[in-house]
Amino acid sequence: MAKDPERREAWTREATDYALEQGLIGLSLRPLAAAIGTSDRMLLYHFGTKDDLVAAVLHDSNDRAVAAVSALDPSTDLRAAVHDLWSVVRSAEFEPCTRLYVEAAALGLLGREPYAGVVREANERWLRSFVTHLTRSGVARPLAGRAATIIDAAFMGFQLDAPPDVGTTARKRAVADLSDAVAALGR
Amino acid sequence: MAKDPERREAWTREATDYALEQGLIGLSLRPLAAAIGTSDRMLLYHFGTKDDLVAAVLHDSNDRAVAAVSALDPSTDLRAAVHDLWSVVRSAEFEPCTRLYVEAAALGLLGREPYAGVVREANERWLRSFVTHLTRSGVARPLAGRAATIIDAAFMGFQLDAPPDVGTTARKRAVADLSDAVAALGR
DNA sequence: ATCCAACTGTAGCACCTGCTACAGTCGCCG
DNA sequence: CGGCGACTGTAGCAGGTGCTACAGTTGGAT
Repeated sequence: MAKDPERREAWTREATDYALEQGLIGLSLRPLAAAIGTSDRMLLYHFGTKDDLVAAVLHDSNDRAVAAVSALDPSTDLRAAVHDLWSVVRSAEFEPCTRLYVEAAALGLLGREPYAGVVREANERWLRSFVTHLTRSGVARPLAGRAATIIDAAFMGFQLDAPPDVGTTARKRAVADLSDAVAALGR
Repeated sequence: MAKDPERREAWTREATDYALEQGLIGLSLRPLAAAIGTSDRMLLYHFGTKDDLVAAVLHDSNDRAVAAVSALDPSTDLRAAVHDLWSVVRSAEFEPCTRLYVEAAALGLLGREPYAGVVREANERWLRSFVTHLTRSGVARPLAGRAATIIDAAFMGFQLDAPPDVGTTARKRAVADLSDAVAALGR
């Protein structure tokens, strides 16, 4: 199935870039292929199936987002960690990654594959990166897991409810409230 | 455009039922029409456009969810309110409504109409119903708004990340943690 | 009875979807 | 050289999409 690994990887990256700006839900092979300078015929030959392509794209997008969180310097405390994590999630570079994740999760809501499976895996890795950042920031182990769950869920909700509002004062207060609320879990 | 109001309303309800179980993203007119005993031709005649039909369906679904929240007895305090609201959101009857909302929100993420507009309106009404329930439960006004924002966002995240897990102990602990965290906002 | 407007069934349009059959072309190994 | 396997362009298939043109068929007001 993997005929030419490096070409496949290059196409995966380009397809991910395309999906990040065009969206996943309406994605179809011919426009994607044209955008990255090939044909649907070639994509199917090298990926086997559209579903396999999509799975690769989601994995790649997830890799980027997780890497961004991993690259974060430790935060001073739990409250600061919420803000730092949010600054990654809402950043122009990585916001499309979480947007793509949301689209995939919506597609997987009814259990449709490959979305449901890939999304579950992506969420696990994403959550783990949150936990890792929290522990690196001095948050005790059991608390870190519980806080990460709340933080992740709230971030997804923020993303879902008002995507164009990123950066408004209302959103900033919501994040500040979230950090206050989560910090209270430690007591 | 609204030729026969009552038939249109009846079809809207039936279409909503259909969308609630079949999903919104892949929705197409012919299967829907067949399921409710008519034809795509008729749907288009009475609704004008698929987008108008979808908007009506989303509005109806939102009505049902908001009505369910409004029908709630006041909770004893903020923490209890989180649990009571969650019991509505996750209930077998209304969980599909929030699922549908999530699908619409995902479709609207890139600003595509009618989804983006309808979703914004639905979110406002939904949030307002949360605030109303919180104030009826004795939560002071400014706090109620801020808490509702966090609660709504977290609920959406829960829905998004692991739909089949509804009812598991992990999810219950997450909701309990959320109620603890939000309750701390009052101090 | 007439006429008009509201309604509806049939058939089809133009377009798009993932995917594939066929016919090559290319480079490497013998 | 022959041949073989990996690769790729062309064309097309079968099915689906929202939507519409056309030809009725009602039912009620005149």
